[in-house]
Amino acid sequence: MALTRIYNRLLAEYGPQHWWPGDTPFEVMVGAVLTQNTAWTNVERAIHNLKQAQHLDARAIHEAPVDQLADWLRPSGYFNIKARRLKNFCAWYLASGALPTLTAMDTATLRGQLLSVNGVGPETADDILLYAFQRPVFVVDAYTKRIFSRVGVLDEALGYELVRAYFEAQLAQDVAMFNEYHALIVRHGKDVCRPKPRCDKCCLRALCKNAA
DNA sequence: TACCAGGAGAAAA
DNA sequence: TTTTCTCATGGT
Repeated sequence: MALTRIYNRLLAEYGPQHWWPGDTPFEVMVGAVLTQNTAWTNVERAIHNLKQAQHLDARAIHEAPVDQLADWLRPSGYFNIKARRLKNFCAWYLASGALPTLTAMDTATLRGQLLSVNGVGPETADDILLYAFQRPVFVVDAYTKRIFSRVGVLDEALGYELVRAYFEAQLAQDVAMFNEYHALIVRHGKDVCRPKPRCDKCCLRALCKNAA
């Protein structure tokens, strides 16, 4: 089947990606908010600033002045908005009982809770579910839509939930595989399946209508 | 120089 | 309801 064949080909091409980069579940959650429409290298700088300031902590972020937080987040871009979003997230996280309570929730409930936070949309929620809570949720991003529309699997204009439902229906509910698949999609998107594609270097060119 | 990046929410139509 | 606009630093 197409999705499994593409997964195997990407894995053979790039190898395991070892996602998500982050030492703790909370760091994964912070990274998921900060990486919205932003290169990961810039997110790393912002997380480094939080660590240097000893503020990579939900209560510390919750209690920090928003202007100070924005200054630490500056390298990740959109720093004023992200400072507010991260404070919103931490307020929810603390009020919800943090990891022990959240870990005990079923996936649908936890996803609904995450989506109720201003600043957490579907992709950020699913990043957190998959990479911080190890739930079998397929993360859809701009690369997913670009790559799989170019190989003729789906329409790039489809909405987030339709694409997610399609992948989850076609693939086994395997957390480790979902983890690796999304990471490989991002790797492939950054390497070759760019807005201006590098089809001569693409390991999927035999399947891709765009490379003909 | 112009484009792009591991989106989301508010405003406008 | 759907589309458009805004947010912003840093690498290529």
